[in-house]
Amino acid sequence: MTETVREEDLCHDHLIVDRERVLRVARGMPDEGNLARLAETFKVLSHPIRLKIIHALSDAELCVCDLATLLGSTESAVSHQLRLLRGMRLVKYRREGKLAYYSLDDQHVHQLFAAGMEHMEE
Amino acid sequence: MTETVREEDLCHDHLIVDRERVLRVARGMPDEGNLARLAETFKVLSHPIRLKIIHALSDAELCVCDLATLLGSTESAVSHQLRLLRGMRLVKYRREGKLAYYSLDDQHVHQLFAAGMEHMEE
DNA sequence: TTTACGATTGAACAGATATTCAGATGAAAG
DNA sequence: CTTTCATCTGAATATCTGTTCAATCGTAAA
Repeated sequence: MTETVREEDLCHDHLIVDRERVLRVARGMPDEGNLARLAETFKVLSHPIRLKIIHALSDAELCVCDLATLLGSTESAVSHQLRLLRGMRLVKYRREGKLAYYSLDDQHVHQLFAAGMEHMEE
Repeated sequence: MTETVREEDLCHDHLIVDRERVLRVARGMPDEGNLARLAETFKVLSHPIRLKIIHALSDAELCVCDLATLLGSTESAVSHQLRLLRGMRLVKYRREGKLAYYSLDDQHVHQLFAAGMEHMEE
């Protein structure tokens, strides 16, 4: 395990200071596809309104109208976000007359939410 | 626990279909400040390049140059992201001559990364 | 002190994202 | 059928984000 900087390796234009270390880290790196999907998942949780939607729906099934009230937002804005979440199969809904009742369709996202919340309290 | 829709409550203009349920969910909702900070935390993990940086630095201390090589990106782009991470006190660095060696300064973010990765494999 | 070079920075640009608004859809009630 | 109302949708707008480029900084070597 060489810790020294080897001067014969120039660092410019994507050459390497410590080739061993770079190669070792590169071997442990998850593949591009998984990283992209993981980033997508975290992106869902990267906006307060979606965070609230995930949390609310993990607690109760709610119509768009009540969700909007709860989140202090408009029905349109909420509906746009729900469409996004629907597209990622994270929420599902059922129609009851004029109302659309949404609920969580993926417990993983809420588990990540909960994990993040725990880390928050430290 | 009333599950019925009460028609006397109109849903328009932020009125409520099921007031009980909305109030209950509202009580369990984390406060605005915590949600905003949590969203910020997840936002860090919402881009592949930052995901890679977090993962790489959890494994080894690396200079900007080698990070750029590893991530297949430019030193400038990486440096911009590192500044962001530095601002959030998620990474730290030490200077050694011309080189700046970065390492993780917050294990929480990497734990969330790992948690997300686990959920990915299902 | 010059020169070289890794790292940082700010400005500019392109692309993504969130909200608003107006209009459409579809179901229930009159 | 017509009206009402919850929801959905697309377009427009404003904002945010990430990358690139050129210039600069700071350190070490010549």
